[in-house]
Amino acid sequence: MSLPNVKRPKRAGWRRPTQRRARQTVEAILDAVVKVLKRDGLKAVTTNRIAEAAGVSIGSVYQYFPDKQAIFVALHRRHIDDIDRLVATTLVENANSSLEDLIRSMVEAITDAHTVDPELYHMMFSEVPHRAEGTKDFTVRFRGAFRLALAGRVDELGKARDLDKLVFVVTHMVESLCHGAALRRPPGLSLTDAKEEAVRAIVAYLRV
Amino acid sequence: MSLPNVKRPKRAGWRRPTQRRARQTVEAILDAVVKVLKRDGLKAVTTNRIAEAAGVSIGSVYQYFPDKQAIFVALHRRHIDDIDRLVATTLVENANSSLEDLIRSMVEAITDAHTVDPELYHMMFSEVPHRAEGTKDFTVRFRGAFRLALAGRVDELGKARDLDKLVFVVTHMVESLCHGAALRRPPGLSLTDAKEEAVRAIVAYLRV
Amino acid sequence: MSLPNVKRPKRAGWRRPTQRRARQTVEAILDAVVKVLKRDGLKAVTTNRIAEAAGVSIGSVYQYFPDKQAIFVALHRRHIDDIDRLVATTLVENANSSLEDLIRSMVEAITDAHTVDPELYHMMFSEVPHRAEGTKDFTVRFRGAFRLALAGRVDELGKARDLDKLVFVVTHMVESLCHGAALRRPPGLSLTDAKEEAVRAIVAYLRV
Amino acid sequence: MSLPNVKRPKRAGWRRPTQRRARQTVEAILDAVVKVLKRDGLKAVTTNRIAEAAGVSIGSVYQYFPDKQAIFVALHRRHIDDIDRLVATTLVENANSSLEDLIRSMVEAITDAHTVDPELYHMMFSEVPHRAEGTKDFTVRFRGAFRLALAGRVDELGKARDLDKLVFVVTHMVESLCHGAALRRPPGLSLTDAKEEAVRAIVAYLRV
DNA sequence: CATGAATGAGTGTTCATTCAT
DNA sequence: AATGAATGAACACTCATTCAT
Repeated sequence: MSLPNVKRPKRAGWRRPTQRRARQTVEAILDAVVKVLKRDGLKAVTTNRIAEAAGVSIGSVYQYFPDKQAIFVALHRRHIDDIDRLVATTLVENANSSLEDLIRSMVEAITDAHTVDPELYHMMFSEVPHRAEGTKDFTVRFRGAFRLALAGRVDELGKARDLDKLVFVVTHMVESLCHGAALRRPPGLSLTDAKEEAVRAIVAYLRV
Repeated sequence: MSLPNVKRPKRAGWRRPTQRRARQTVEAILDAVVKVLKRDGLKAVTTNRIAEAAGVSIGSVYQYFPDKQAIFVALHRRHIDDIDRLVATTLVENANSSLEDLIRSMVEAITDAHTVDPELYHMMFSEVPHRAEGTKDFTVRFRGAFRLALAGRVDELGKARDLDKLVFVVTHMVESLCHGAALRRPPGLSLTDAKEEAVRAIVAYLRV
Repeated sequence: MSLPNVKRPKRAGWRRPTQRRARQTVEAILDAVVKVLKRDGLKAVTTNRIAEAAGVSIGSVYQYFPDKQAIFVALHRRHIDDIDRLVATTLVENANSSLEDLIRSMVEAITDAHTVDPELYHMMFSEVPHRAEGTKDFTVRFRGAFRLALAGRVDELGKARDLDKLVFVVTHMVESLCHGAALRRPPGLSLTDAKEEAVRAIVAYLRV
Repeated sequence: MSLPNVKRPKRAGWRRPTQRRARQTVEAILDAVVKVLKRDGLKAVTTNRIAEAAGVSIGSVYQYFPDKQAIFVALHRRHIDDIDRLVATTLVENANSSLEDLIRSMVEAITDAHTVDPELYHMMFSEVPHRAEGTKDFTVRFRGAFRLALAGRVDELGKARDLDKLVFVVTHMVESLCHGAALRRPPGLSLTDAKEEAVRAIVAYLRV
């Protein structure tokens, strides 16, 4: 249920069975939320239904989460961690790429990640409170990643540009256009074209 | 509770008291939603609370709305109509302006509209299902407005551009950057600078 | 369900239907608690069961009581008010009686009041928090009643007695012996004999 | 957690470690109930909380008690055994005392025993069903003790008295007045005075 | 024997909705 | 039309109890 193209490294180290089991249960619960959500819609996502879909008792759910809200927050964190890892990976893998290639890789990766599960993301944003812990951190890290990427490519940017402004605009463009390409494309515009146009727009802005 | 800088024309013509009264009640209910939402948060927005805050009985609420969802949809529509009007007005007022001036006016208007009530808009968008009727219409009209604006300024655009792609990217940029400038500015970036940078980015893209 | 030998005066005055109805519902709920308790035991006294037994919906129960605890408190108050009235009435009715006759009337009245419903009183004392508002007041009023009764009969009391001590002991004796006569009589001791012996004990103490 | 002034004799004899351990665990559990009760109130007394406070696993609790109720019954029994011992000891120690001195010793002992832990005793009596096995035995033994004491002092009693009635009234007076002196004294009445007045009342009754 | 994760029936409570007045 | 008391399905959550390890 997590992003398919995100490598979630399995620790080689040994874990006490209890902890492994616990981790499995938590994952099962988070997966169950997505499962129920997609199968029966947001209103059907009740704690008892989650438990049932996860194959555990409702009591067990409350062994791992203090309340319903906490489940959504955890789900949110998992998503954020996925995207985080995606961004970091893309950044590293494109250390020697041109600015355009980096942007293209980034747009491809993020767009594809969101192609999977439209309704899920809507729910997560509607259930998880705004200033939830992990969210702010993510914004900071997201901006940090782009600042890093741009700082190392000053020669490819327009002259005398203010990095703060660049980062502000670029992060919003990436997020919005990837989201749009994946979920809000107008009829008649292919996914491929949408992504390419997004890249073109971002690059154009950076080069001015 | 609607956008302050949007002119909501009052019909001069006469209406049967009943209809005027009905309109007033509907408005009172929608305003009550906003009031409760801002004062006590999303979870406190119950139909009974809405009725109370609107100064009408719960029975009256159901006289005007078939169910709770419908109230949110109406609220959403009201906001959308405001923005719609804003866009149309800006378009008309800048009929003879340069592309850059048009974009600037648009960014200013939309950003300012969202500066008023940050939390409100997020909640509204998260509560009402995205594919709700009114939203789609808005997207269509929003795109239509920009298509119109761009189609009349082909000479200011880059050569051989596909209007569909342009509209797709521009609408997303406007929405995202205005939203970002109003609600998600990083510390150290002023509202003025954010808006100006947004304009620069959009214009840069259009001119490539 | 209230004490049968307590006159609960019906106001002659007019009440708005709403308020009369409300009062009826509240009474029905309190009666329902007693009903369920006696029929199925303490563990069966759930809010839903109370509602069912009262012939109202669970929602209505929560219209009149903020939570389950409040129902027990109200029941407690009702009982206390009954006993209160009982004591006051007995006091007045025996204004001209001898000390012994007054004590006898008091013992009779209170004992008989508790003969009705043993399990009920146990539950009430176990569910309602100790220092609940009305309880303290009752103790004060109970003591006040006896202080009044004794202060007017100093010639029938032992010489140079301290009223505070008399009241302390007498109130405890009355409460305990009436309770005991009604609920904890040893086999072979009739209710009549138990009451008479209680009277003898109390009078003996007062005359020393 | 048991009464401090009650000597709980430690058997000199040898026991298999298992049994000693078992006894210790049972005691730890009962003490844990009291601990949780006093610290967090009746509602917090859950089996898991008891286990935690006792420093044993929930499984172990169920090794020694068939269900939750049984824990309360055992706790009750422990208290009753303490009081029982107290009464017996006082009786023996006052074998040659006058009636008044015996009553005084009894009142002192029982009152002091309850001075320690007001809230505890009330909760215990309200939680455990009144007709629980151990309780009845206690009542029988309590009455037996006083019957014995009074039977040996007929010359100090009023003439032609019925022992059954005497015992009924005296046991209730002792219990109620000791309880009252310890827990429900009115402001302005000292513990010493309350006890002495209780003695005076009981003796007065017995001598009539 | 000890453990404590797992269980799930059952609880108190909420709130969108109805309808007699 | 307007009212608001009444409804009751549905929910989040608890906790006594079990049992595999």
